[in-house]
This record gives sequence, C-alpha cells and structure tokens, in this order.
Amino acid sequence: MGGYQGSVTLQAGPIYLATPPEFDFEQCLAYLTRSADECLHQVEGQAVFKALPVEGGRPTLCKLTEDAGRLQLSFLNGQPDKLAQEAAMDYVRQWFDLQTDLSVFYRIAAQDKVLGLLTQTYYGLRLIGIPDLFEALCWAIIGQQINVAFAYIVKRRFVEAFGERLDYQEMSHWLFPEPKVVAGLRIDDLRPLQFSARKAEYIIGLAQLLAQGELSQDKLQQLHDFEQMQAALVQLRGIGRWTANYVLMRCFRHPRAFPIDDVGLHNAVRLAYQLQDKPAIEEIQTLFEPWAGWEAYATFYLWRALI
DNA sequence: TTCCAGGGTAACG
DNA sequence: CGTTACCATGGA
Repeated sequence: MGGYQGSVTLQAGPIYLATPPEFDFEQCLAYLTRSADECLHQVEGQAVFKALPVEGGRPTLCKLTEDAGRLQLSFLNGQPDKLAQEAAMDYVRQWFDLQTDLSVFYRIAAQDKVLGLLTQTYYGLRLIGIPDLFEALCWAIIGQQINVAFAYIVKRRFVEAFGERLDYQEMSHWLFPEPKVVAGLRIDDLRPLQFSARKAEYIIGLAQLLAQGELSQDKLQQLHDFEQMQAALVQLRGIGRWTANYVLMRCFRHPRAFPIDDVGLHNAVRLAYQLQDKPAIEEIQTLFEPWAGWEAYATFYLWRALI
C-alpha cells in the first residue's frame, strides 16, 4: 500500500471527528466495558471495535480511538464508499452523543451535592446511545423486569442466533439482527434463548412493524415533539412508559427522556443520597425538578454510579 | 424458598 | 385516572 493515498473517489485512511469540550473518551470506554457479555462492540485498551451495517453492501469494521483531542475512525476491512463513511461518522456522533453541549447540565448539576460529585467523578462521560431503533427497542424489552447481567446474556444469544457475524483477524464481530429476519420468527424460536413468551411476542411484533415500514426511526423523529414521540411509542404493544422513555433516551438521545419508573434509578437514588428506603416516585420527581430538561443525563450519571 | 431485577397488559372501580 | 392480578425467568 506504501505511498499511495488511495483512489480519486475514495478517501483513504481514517477520518476524524471533533469532540465537544466536555468529553472524556476513557469515561465513555469505561461505560462500554461494563459487561463481559456485550457482543455488539469490543473494547481493547483505548480502542473500540464495532461492525456497522452498510446499505446494500458488506458491513464495515470500525476502530475508534482518540487522537490529539479528536476521535479517529478507521475502517479495517476495506475503505467504504463516501456514503458509508458519512453513515459511520453519523453513527459515532449519535453513539457518544457528541452534539449535546453539556456545559449547562454541568452548571445545574453542580448546585446539587450528590449530582455535582457524580459529574466530577465521571466528567466527560456522554450519554452512550443506541442509535439503531430496533436494537434499542429489543434491548429495552429484553431488560424489562430482569437483572441487567441476565439481560446481556439473553441479548448475546439473540445476536449470535439471528445476527450477522463479521470475522476479522481472529476476532468475531456481530451485527444486531435485522427486523426483516426477526419478523419471520415464531415465539418458539426465541424461547430456547430464554425469552419469555411475552417478550418474544413483543419483539417479533415490533420487528414486523419495522420491516413493513409502519414504524421507523424517521417517522418517530419527524413527530419532533417529545410528548408526541412518547405517545406514539407507548401505543405500541410491549412498550409502556418506562420503555418509551428508555428508547427516547438511548436511541433519540432526547435530553428530557426520563425513565422515572426505573428500578435501577430508584436504587441509584437511594444509594447516592443514602436513603433508608427506596424513594417514592414523587420524591424522585421533586429531586429532579431542578434538572428539568436534563433528566436523561441526570439519570445516566446516577446509573453510572451503580456499575 | 422467597425476594428481587433497568416492566407490560388487562381488568376493575 | 389509580389499583390490582397475572405473566415470566434466573440469580442471590
């Protein structure tokens, strides 16, 4: 390869993304390594590897590192075309929520003793997104009412059973199953992976809606209004208030998304504020009032303390 | 064995 | 609208 910069049409080598001031790649990596059963990305040292789907083409294997205050995005299995490069950059921006200005949140958080400490301890941690809607929906539903460790195991089985594998130099990388594949499954196909019948039903149903185009990321995004997006999600079978807000938070990165019914959040609040019992919903509402507009980040930082 | 874990639906007042 | 029964599954 020596010497050449690549063809005229394809820019060779890595591409770079600017990062916001309140950004710490290591804090983000720490979050990404929270489960050994995570199969949709791989962290090695100061790098993350992730396979991304390419519209009408072979998936691309990405390597993300930090370089001189920027994010460096390298393509390991061949240089994708311009469109795929843009898509990969866009994915990374959503994955690490790069477009949000955290300075306001940090200023508000500093007013509170506990959240102020959390934002210092995990300074630069971004809300880690799940940019793909189907993946976000499935992950939320899998995680309903079971502990996170078990949820990771179920997700891994699901991905390894119905997702695409990309092998590269002794390493295997996985892509999340496509809706059109899951749409054709039966409940009994998922039971052996230890899905409950109910969850299997929810996920297959949502896959069918997505495959048919009745539900899509664009359609939800175009509703624009937070309440409308929430209502549209809750209307779907298997999605209640918690799941809707979880998806608005992780997939759409809506700063107001607030899974207030979350048991983990309740435990995090009890732990962080050293409460005797788990707080009531009203107490959490009161606690979060000063952080209005930033509920998603406040929740994410409280969750972070549970890892 | 009981209780908990990043809930949801349906039925009932 | 707020409650309550029921569903489901593994781990501590």
